[in-house]
This record gives sequence, C-alpha cells and structure tokens, in this order.
Amino acid sequence: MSQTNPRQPALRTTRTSRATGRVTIVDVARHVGVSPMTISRALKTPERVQQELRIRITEAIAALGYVPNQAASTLASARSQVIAVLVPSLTNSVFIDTLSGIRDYLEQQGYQFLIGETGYTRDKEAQLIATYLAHAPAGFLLSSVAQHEILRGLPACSHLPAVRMFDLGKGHQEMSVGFSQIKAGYAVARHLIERGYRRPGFLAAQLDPRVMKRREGFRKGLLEAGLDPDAEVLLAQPTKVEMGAQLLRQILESTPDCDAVFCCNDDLALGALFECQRRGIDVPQQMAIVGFNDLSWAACATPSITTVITPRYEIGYQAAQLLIQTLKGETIAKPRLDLGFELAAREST
Amino acid sequence: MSQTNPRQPALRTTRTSRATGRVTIVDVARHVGVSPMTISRALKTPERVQQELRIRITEAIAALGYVPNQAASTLASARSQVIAVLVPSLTNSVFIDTLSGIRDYLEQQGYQFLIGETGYTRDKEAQLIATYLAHAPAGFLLSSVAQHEILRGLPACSHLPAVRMFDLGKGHQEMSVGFSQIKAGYAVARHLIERGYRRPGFLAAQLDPRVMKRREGFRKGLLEAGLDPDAEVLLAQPTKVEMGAQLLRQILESTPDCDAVFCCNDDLALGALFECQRRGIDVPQQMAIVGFNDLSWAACATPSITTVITPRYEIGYQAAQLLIQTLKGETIAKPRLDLGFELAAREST
DNA sequence: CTGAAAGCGCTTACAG
DNA sequence: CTGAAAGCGCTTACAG
Repeated sequence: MSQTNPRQPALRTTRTSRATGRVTIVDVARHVGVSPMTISRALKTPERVQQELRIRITEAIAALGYVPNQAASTLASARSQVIAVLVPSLTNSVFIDTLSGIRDYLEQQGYQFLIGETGYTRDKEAQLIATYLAHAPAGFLLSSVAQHEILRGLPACSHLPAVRMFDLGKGHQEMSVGFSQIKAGYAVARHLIERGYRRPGFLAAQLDPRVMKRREGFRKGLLEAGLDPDAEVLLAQPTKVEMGAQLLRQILESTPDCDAVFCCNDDLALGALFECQRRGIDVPQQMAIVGFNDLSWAACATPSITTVITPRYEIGYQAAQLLIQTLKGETIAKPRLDLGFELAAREST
Repeated sequence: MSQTNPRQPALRTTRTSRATGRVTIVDVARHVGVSPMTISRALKTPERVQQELRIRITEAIAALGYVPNQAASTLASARSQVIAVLVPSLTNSVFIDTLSGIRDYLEQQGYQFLIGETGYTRDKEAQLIATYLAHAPAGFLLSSVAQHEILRGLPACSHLPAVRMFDLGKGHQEMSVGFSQIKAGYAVARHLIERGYRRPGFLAAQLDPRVMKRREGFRKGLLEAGLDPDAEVLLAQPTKVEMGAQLLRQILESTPDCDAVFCCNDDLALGALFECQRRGIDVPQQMAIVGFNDLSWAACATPSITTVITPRYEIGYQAAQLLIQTLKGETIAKPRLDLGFELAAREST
C-alpha cells in the first residue's frame, strides 16, 4: 500500500481483484490524457470544457465504447435519473397513452422511468412506494390522492417532488395535471338532457375516486334538471368490455324505462353497445350510450359512440415536464394544470 | 486526517460534507452493535446470520426506517436488480398482458424492470439498448430478432442473458418463449377452409416479422387447399381499430367475391366488423371475420369474433422466469418454450 | 478551464 | 458465524 510506483505489479493485482472489465471514465481519461474529472465535466456540463478537448473526449468515448455507469453516478451525486410512475392499472389503455406522454418527455430529457401498477389498493401503493425508494428516484408521478398521502407520510421522501395526474389538486401545495372529473360527468348529463333523454342511468365498475367524481357531476346535472339520479349500477370489480354487457342487462332489469346510459369508460360502452345489438335494442332510438375517454373504437363503432375526449397523452407529457422543471429548480408558474376535456357528440346519443 | 478520536468535530464535519441524510447500513450496524457486513448478510443471505442477531437487525431496520441504496449495491456488486424489457408498442394491448406476466414474476423475485418501446424500428431498438446498458441491467427480455442481433453485436453485453418473446428461436443458442406464428396462421386457414369459405383474404397493418409469419402460414394453408392466397391488403402504418374498417373497404374493392377475412389482430377485426355492420354486410353469412389474440371484446362482440387465443401473460411470466433462472446459474432444461395457441371458433365464421 | 483528494453506501474477498 | 480492509465508478467540493 505504501508503494507509489504506478507500474508496480502488486498494485495492478489489487486493482484487478474486483475489476468488472467495463470501460470506465478513468480509461477514457487515460486515453485522452486528462483527468477523470474533465471527462465527467464533458459529459455533464460540456460548456465548461475547452472545445478542442471536448471533441477529443467525444471521439475517445466512441472509440472505447464507454457507457457511463448510472449506479456510480447515482451513488456519488445522490440523485438518480429515474422517475417512479404509479398507475392504477396497465390493462386499462387509458393509462398507456399517459405513459407514452411521460416517456416522450422523459426520454428527451435523459430520464428513465419505473412503472408501478397499484391495482387500486392502498396497501399495494404503499408497498410500491417503499420499493421504489430504494432506487432513489428523482421524483414521482402519481395518479391518486392516497399515493400523495403515503408519500408525504414517509420522512425519506417528503422532499421528493411529485406530480398528481388525472385530477386536480385542491390548492397550490401539490402539483397536479388533469381535468375536472366532476365537470366531465356534469357535461355528460347536460348533453343527454339536451338531447331529450328523460331516464338516464349510470354504469360503472372499478369504483375508483375519479369514477365516483364523474358520477357526482352526472348526478348533479340530473338533479338540476329535476330528473331522478338513482338509476345506476355500480360494481367494484375490474372493468372489462364484457362487464358493459352485464351492467346493461342489470339496469334494464332494475330500471326498465331507462333510455340512456353513461358508462364510466369506453370499454363498458362497447360492451353495452354489443348487448343492445344482441337484444335488438336500437341505439340510440331505444337506448343512448355515452362512454368516456375516446378510445380508438368509439369513433368507428356502428353507431359511433358519444364519449368524452380526455387529454391522456398531454397529462403524461405535462406532468413529466412539471416534474423535471421542479428538479431543475425552475419556478413553476402553474402548479395546477387544468387541461380540460371535450364531449364528442356522435351517433349513439 | 491523522486525528483518530472519533468524536473529533473536524472529522464529523468532513464526514458530513457530502452526507445525504439517509439512514445507511452503517447506522443500522451501529444501532445493533455489529459490523455493517453483518447487516448486509442479514439482508442478502439471512441463513448465514445467527437467528437472534437477525431478529435484532430486522427490528433495527424497521425502527430506523432503513431503505437499502440500490445504486450502492449495484456499484459494489456490479449487478443490478433491473431487467430491461423491450416491446414494439405499448399502445398495443397485446404487450400489456405480457408486461403483467413479466411484472408478476419479477416482483416476487425482487427485480424491477425498465420498459422500452421500440416502435418497430431498428434504430430505436439500438438506441434503447445503448441507453439501458448504462443502467447495468441484469438481463434483457426482447421481442424481436433484430434486438437479439443488436445486443449480441455489442461487446459490453454479449455476456448478458436475454430471452426472446413471442416467437421461437431457431436452436438452443438463444432462449425463447412463444409459439409458432406460422402454425397459427396455418390453423386459421384450415379453419376457414373447413367451414367452407372459398375466397379468404388477409388484412394486416404494422407489418412486423411476426405478422408476416402468420401470413406465411395462412398462405400455405390456402395453397395446400388449392385456393388463391393473393387476396390481401397490407399496410405498413400502425394498427388501430379504424384501420380495420379501411382494410375491409379496400379488399371489397380489390376482391369483390371475398367471403372471409383473416385480420392480423383483433383491433383490425373489430374495425372490420363495424364496417360490415355499417354497410349491412351480414357476418358471417356474407363475410366471415377472424381476429388474432382474443382481446376482451372478441368474445362478447355481436357476433362474437373467431380468433386465436395467444398465451400473452404466460409468455411474459415464463420469459422472466427463464431469465432469472439463468441469472441464478440454474440449468435451463428447455431454453426454447413453445407455449402454443388455441383457435377459438365463434359466431363470426 | 482543469485536477487531486475524498467520499457516496454498499459488497467482495479474505481472515479468523 | 462475524469483521476489517479495500474497492466498485462516479461526483462533490475545493484549489489552482
């Protein structure tokens, strides 16, 4: 250990005992003839390195096939380039679009992301957050209030930035990107009322808080118009197309004079449409159908399905943007982004 | 620096200069009164730590709220707990089920995964593989031949285990989990022929290698039966429901006597069904429709859609299992897992 | 603009 | 079964 000759064989042996064989920043530095620190700078803050040197470093990196070791970087800087994203469900295509938005923004910023599926349960959410903490994520993109609460309750991550997606936060304390679920439900009620339907029902599965807010807005609209809001069938099970058929059968039994249904998502709407076709119920003459989200089939179904177009991709993109801006220490003008929604009136109503 | 008194303030300052405030393995060790090494063992190989000690350590970890630092672990061991998964598309629900399978297995094994969307282009695949290398993934789960080639071409990861999903490898050199796309296409042809259709067409978008293999099998079946295999419309664009309608219109123009269509996936089949309904073409009397994958709507459409049930979840689960077994150094009995498929004959044929 | 030193929090490889 | 030493490959915090 007291030997100082760099060519000393014993030293080499010692250095090699745990060698991984990977090309490191030290190899690049040696190749160029500068210190490792300069390589690090050329990578992170190129403007602080002489241009001529920068070019030689870039060439050396390519020549040696150097790939930075993220683990070393994360350990040394106590900051990772990983964002933890928590969504209730991957099976639900709704969140896939949001993930695409997140990915597109994070990719261009050099960040990676870890996707956690919470399955709509609080235990699972808490467990996932704990797991992800071990990866020292730079921040969180969440999609429920519960997640926010859990995160803030953990001392280890009370400082980590988080953005809530899909619904809007109360005030400016938490960042959020989404739209008003209540207003969307209300808009659907208004649409049906204006088209003259007098006995609209509500069909829902997977009763997460957002679905319940849509219901709240829908009921409000019906009540305001003097209509009975209690024609509804709610099931806690996971949503799938087939369940739309089942829910339609159920509401037809409990409310035989039901003339329109607001399905809490397009999968259910599709199932309801198929069930109407199967029973020879004419849509929209005998039964109007409204979906939610504008998934790919809504516009091209026969008849085309009236639905609420939601800015899913944008929610992901802008939530990611908000998070990265926060990480960079930029000031956030609007920590609460209402991206709105649009009701697409089609043949099914 | 030569000071040895542990309470020496200057030393504390030095130690604190880059302190992250996180609870580390050293804190836990101090709390229990053992060396950090013992804590590490209690976590990784508990059977090598005295039971009484193990319990005290577990308690200390809970009391202090210790979360292991993955970056440090990865750096020290040169092995991460991250698996890189590359799929062509997230929008396609087909891969979502596979991701669920992957997640379920990896989660129980304590692994995380990074998802990359290759978008069916080779450049993107190469770029993603390079990015993921920086995270020192323990292995790869891939879904195309090109990915395998790229990976094996990079010296940095020629040693990393990889499993190919969806189709089967040639020999035993690479690990693969999937089924024969050619046989599946062939089975669809046989089914249509047996039901008496004489002019079946093939509709496809997103012409990836797997789609082309289905086509190959389908054509083989038609040729064997003495039928003309050239009634087909192929589009390179990404697949979506609406395109099914468009493809049906096109084949009706190019092949007016077409009496059945094999759509390369269920999205296209749904769009084709809607188009038939729109035009008043009776399914299956005037036009039979076959899809692929058995997505949720196929069974409950009106009429229900004949399709090929593919073991998507299982493919993900077993591919992950194969990979982890390899990482653990276990011997792999069957590196090439044919999980098969099943043709579900329904009302649309 | 560039570099020498120290440290991030673990695990490896030995010793005992 | 337990521990002291060294090292993984970067970045921080200073110096110059």
